[in-house]
Amino acid sequence: MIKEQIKDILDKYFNEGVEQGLWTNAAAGSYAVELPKHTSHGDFSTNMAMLIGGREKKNPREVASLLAEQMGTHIDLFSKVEIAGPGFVNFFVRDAVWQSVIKPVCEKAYGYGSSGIGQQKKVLVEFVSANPTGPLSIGHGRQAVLGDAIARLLEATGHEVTREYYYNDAGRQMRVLGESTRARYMELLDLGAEFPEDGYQGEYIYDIARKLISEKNDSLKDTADVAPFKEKAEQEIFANIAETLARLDIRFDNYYNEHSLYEKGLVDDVVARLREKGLAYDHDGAVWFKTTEFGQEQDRVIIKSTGEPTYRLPDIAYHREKLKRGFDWLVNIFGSDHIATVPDVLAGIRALGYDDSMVTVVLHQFVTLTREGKQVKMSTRKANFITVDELFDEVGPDVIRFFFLTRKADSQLEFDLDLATKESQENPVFYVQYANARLRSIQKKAEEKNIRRNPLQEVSLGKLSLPEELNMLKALASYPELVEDSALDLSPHRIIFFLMDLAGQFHSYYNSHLVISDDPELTQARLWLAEALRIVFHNGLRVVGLSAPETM
RNA sequence: GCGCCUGUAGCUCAGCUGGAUAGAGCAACGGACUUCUAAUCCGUAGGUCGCAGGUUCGAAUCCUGCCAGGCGCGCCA
Repeated sequence: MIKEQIKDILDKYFNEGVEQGLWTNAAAGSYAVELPKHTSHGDFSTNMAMLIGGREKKNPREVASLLAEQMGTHIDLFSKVEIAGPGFVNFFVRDAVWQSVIKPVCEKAYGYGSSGIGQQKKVLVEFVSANPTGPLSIGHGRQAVLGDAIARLLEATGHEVTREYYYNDAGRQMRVLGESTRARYMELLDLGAEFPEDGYQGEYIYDIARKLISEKNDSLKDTADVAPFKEKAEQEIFANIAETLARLDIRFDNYYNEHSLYEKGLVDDVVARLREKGLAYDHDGAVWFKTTEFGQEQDRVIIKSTGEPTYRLPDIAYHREKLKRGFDWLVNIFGSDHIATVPDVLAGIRALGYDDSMVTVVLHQFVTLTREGKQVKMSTRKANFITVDELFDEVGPDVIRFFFLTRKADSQLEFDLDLATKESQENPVFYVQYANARLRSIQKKAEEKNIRRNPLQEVSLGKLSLPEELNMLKALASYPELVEDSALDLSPHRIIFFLMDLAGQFHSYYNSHLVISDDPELTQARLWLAEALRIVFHNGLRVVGLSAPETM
């Protein structure tokens, strides 16, 4: 908010300079207000003079001195404005300005950091979308946590969010699942059965078979149809997935079944539309989509010569349907193995007359699993993967969330099983939560001593003059913009790093300064600072789905 | 062969989309609890930002070319 104020003033002087013919508006929109790394360079700086100088062959330092002179007149905001280096203009903000951020933080409380920039835009966040063939793996865990944190950030910034899980229970995978279940069922009944070569070997299939036996005895032994097995397996696995997600405090608004697209004729309709537009044609008994019209190297099959559609077709139909349902923005969280489908889907919706900029795909890289220093290949079919549930037995939901969120989506994530337990004790999530708990503890101590916070307008916030205090106040002031940036960038990891940094500042401060001291005025000011910090820790933790415990 | 992602301290990762002297957490070493929670703090050490060019006032960040790892490139999903 202080940054915005400076930007506004800067814009004003820039435009005045243009009107007065001091420079052209060539640099419009390219200059920025930045946060210098070193305190000796002020609280904010701008590169405007250098950009003007570079474009117009003017001496940047001359432009800078002009600018500095004008900015320096805002004595309510700045204690000092100076020129540095090749032409930076550095702004030193008055302590009182920083101290005053406590007011908005405490007034807005748990709403601090939330905003309306999303303008109630309807966003559909699609994530997990794993077919129900087995428990959620660590890879799914990353996606679940990432998608949920993104959804929360979008909610916090005034978007109307729907969380959706898209699945297909009709394909080959599911038939194999049914056959695997039947084989285990027969095996448990000692009726002998051949286990399908590419069947699902996980222990959970036995569990499902056992349930089937306890419910139906051996009444299914002569059934030729795999449907009852498939349906039971699907139902059990879905229940398990939902439970796992619930343990992570992740809930979906919708489970969207691919099959319903066929039932509603939406898949056929896409083919018809594409044919109408001359973007689909028959060749070798299959139906092809002219993806070459959309910059791809080759056309793609959408209906096989057997008459079955390829995965692309329902995917396109699904995205079109999402847009028809009135969403303004589709955010898809996909694993990197889905890279190839993205251009096809985007081409599809463009072909159908929609703007593909309404779709944003967050591709997250894989989770690689290492055990005793060696990489383990994971496969659902072979059941040699680690499930989110197993992880749960070792560590709690906050550790899991934090672990997955501490990397940006683009990075591969190495999961070291040997460190999992260790992580549970040393995970930095506790470092942040501990800061929150300590702040709460200070407040409880104050209550015990019968010290109440006086109304803010009666408190001398000027007492908060230590560099550590001012730095924390600056962090508090930057929080709302951080939430906006993280949301629009779909980058929850930025919140995590902010929290770790702020926690570091606070713990250090805590160890060398008392909040509750013999100086009543100072105590009042610091209690308000503590409250503002607590609010921001709480909000930051919650906005990415972490808990904010008051005691630890 | 082609496309996308990654390469930063011993390890795991940030680096606010081009800024000034590159950061954090682990791991290592040495210290700090009669004061609001030691799940904490303080200090020491650790770097050719994969390599080589280029763009400009200025590059870990942008462009090109190599090198290495991951994921894809089906009438599989």
